[in-house]
Amino acid sequence: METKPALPISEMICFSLYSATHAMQHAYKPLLEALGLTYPQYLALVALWDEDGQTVGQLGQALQLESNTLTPLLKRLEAQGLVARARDAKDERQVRVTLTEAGRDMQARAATIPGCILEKSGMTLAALTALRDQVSALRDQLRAE
Amino acid sequence: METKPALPISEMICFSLYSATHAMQHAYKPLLEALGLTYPQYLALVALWDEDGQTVGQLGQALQLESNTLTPLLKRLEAQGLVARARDAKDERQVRVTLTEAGRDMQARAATIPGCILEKSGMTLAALTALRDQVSALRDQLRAE
DNA sequence: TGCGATTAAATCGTGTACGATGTATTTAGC
DNA sequence: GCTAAATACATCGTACACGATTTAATCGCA
Repeated sequence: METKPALPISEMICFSLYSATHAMQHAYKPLLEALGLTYPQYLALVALWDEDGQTVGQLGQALQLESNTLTPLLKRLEAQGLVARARDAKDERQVRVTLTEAGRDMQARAATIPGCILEKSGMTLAALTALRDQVSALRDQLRAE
Repeated sequence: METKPALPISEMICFSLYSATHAMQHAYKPLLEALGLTYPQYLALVALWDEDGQTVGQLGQALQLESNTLTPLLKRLEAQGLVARARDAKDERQVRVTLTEAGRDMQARAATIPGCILEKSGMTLAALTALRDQVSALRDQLRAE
């Protein structure tokens, strides 16, 4: 019937996540640009620095992305000489992604980034950690459905 | 020199936001699909339900998007008959976006969505509101730089 | 052992995001 | 009142995301 009192977009939790994610990517941009990386490419490298030689599927689990997103992204990383992609000899369906020398070197070059982001956030590490856990819990709940 | 203890991606605040945003969009998907809307299109309509007749620039302020993203999105909403786009007579540089009858009707059809999302989140409204404010504060800090 | 079901990546099409640039309109300064 | 600067939107190119489908390899089980 009549228009109900519309909830302003600024008060929606989904929009706060949406816009905070964009703001976060914007904060990373100048730091990553210096390394020739995009934000999702950086996340993929972070996952590989933690554990090298993961399959596309394992990376997808870690990053919550499907092969339709990862395959082109990994090809771009390969074109930059940061990773190598090769079929697994034991199971030819799987593709293992391994860091190259340049890919491993990138970790040192990116080492200052987390500190820069922490500073830009204007929050204490403890506050950020607490927030992270709450946001992760929300995500896990949403995924559980 | 040696590889430093790599921070697992699961412990990064940026990744929790990134993956929670994707999970949120995934939660909205079936609800919006029934209305023929994408998630950003829905957000644009929410902004218009709150205030009709905004310019592209005002919508961009509300949604934190530029015209290069909004223009094609609004054209798709226009093609669906949900909004109309017209140059402002007072200032021909500006384009005003107004809801059509169908666009206004959509608000009623979408009225159950926030409740569904609240339920899927498995959190109380108070907890979600508190989380929203923290995430918004982080976003504003990051944008301030 | 053979073959249908399952699994893992890749491919395809659509829709965001966004930096850089283009174009039309308005404003400002002289 | 005329032009340079500023403003608002649109366009273009690149890179995600993701549903749906395809292709190739492995598994399950009669």
